[in-house]
Amino acid sequence: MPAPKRVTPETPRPAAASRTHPYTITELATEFDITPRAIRFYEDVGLLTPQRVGRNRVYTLRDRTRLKLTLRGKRLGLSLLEIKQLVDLYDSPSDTHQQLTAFLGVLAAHRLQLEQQREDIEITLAEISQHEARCRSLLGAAHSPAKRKKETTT
Amino acid sequence: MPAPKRVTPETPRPAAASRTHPYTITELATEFDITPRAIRFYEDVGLLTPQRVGRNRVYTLRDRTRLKLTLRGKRLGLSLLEIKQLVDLYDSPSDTHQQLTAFLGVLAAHRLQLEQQREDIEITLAEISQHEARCRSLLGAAHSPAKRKKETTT
DNA sequence: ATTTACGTTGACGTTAACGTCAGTCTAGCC
DNA sequence: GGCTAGACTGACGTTAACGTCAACGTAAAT
Repeated sequence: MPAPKRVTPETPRPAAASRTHPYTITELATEFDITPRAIRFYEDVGLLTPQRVGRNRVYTLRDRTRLKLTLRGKRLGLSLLEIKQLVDLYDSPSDTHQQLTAFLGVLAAHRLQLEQQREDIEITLAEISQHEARCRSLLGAAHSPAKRKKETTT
Repeated sequence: MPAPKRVTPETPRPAAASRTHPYTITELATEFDITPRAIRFYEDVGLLTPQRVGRNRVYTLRDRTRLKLTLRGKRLGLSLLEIKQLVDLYDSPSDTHQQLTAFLGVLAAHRLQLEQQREDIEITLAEISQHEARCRSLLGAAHSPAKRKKETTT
């Protein structure tokens, strides 16, 4: 037995969120199930700004949070640019009246989009339920020759 | 949903959904506020299969419905390929036991993803509310010394 | 008969979000 | 001192989803 490869060996998961010391790139990558390349790319677009120790990147808790927000944004279908604008807005506190009202505007717009999405989701979930019900009734009535007609889905 | 946009201003909007005769490509385009190019592209990937009258495309109510589903899918961040698979699945009724259970599997997966998204949305909406509240309190207390402290968003 | 308006088919361009090498560096082990 | 594991920097490739011409057809209006 030459060398015990301890490359990615189940590090006992120390409740990653509560850790105090920084993260390496592969730690974050494996935790969120993405590639280091993706993380570096997020840095390129300005979503992350890790420190350096020598050549190596070192990620703080703040970076980890922003990464988490980024992935949540992606699940909602936002582009990295949109995500950056939002995240930047969120953690750079505005103070002038100008900035605050502008901020409120952006928030309102974002809220609208999210509510639209939520509506889309509810509708789709309802449709799924219908399909499931139909499927199950078809499966249940296995011997009765069930003929199904087309339906117009609005 | 309010009025449409003004791509080509005219056409008194005859309750587009309830029309019996087919649609032209620009009619659909202006109704859904997209370009004809996009619609043709959706045809390329198999989402729409309009009839032809001479060289021209003619869209039926079914095409319009599929287009609507497509755009809803896009708002939810799905790729055109995913959308096609779902839509195709939906309106091609399976009948064998095999197909039905497979269909149920796909539906379950889709449901899971939608519920994840819904959760993401709820969380984000809550965060937005917090930001809004903070903004408004800052705007209200214009003369009191504005103190801002950083918060760690998990 | 010509203009106008809308429609069609290529075909190439573009942007986003990474994937995929290739070559290099470097700290830690044996 | 050599080896390896993990990290790094380019730099080019790729896929999706259209945008953007260009050149052409055709029915209706002038």
